[in-house]
Amino acid sequence: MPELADVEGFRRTLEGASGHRVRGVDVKDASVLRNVSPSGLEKALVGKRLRQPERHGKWLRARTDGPTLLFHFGMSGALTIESSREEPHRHDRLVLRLDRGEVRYRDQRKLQGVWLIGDEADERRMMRDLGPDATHVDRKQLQALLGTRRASIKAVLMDQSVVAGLGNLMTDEVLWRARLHPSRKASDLDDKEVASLYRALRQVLQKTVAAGLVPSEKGWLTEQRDKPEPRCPRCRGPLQTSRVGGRTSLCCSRCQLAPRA
DNA sequence: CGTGTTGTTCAGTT
DNA sequence: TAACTGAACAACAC
Repeated sequence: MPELADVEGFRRTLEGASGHRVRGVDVKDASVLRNVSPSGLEKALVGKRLRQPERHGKWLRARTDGPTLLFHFGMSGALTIESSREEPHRHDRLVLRLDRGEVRYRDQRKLQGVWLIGDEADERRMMRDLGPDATHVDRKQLQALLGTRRASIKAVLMDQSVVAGLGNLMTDEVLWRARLHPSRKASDLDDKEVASLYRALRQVLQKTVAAGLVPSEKGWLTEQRDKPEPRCPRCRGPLQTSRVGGRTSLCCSRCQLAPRA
């Protein structure tokens, strides 16, 4: 689930607990802790007050008046704040007990995890290979970013070192709206196509960030994704499934013209 | 028992 | 060198 929009949703959830103090740390599955032991995490966080959390791409930084906790959600992670009376979830891996309620980091597949950031240098090291957050990229920047890349436009948009935050679903959605085939070479796009891509990117970001998730709703590609015979919400033509940039891509062969082979 | 999954990393290749 | 590609990772659901 987690792409930029989803992580933004988690950030807002956590923001709701800003100012609250961490009263206890329950490590339910130590394998999600990537650079700290359960007792080390407890020592670092108990008694600390949560501050405004920040998001960059798909990373979430939980600031405190002490150290910062860095979350990544892989393909199946989530963050909730619930009452301690709520039934624990089977895949809860880490719980921060607060004055009221608790933060629950949940992840079925554990492809990523949680890091404790000691200092600024630590943090820079962790984030060093990330491009600008997708919400902060302007059209000129996007054009410059794409101009030198010979990989497919889809692979380039999903490359976190180029632009941070876009995953498989958001990228397919953007390309579909811009009527660009995912296999097109990034550097082959002309000015008009980049402008169209940028417009679609802004639209998708605006809508998904506002929702705090990638919606599966009418008029979106996401809504068609799991159907046995997905159809283009625009022209009603059949949608095609292919493999681009190592991932399953959905696109409309009528609206999104394939590159000449 | 295969196949597939919204992400990242790493080894190997262009 | 840098950019690029595909397999591997974990834990399921179907």
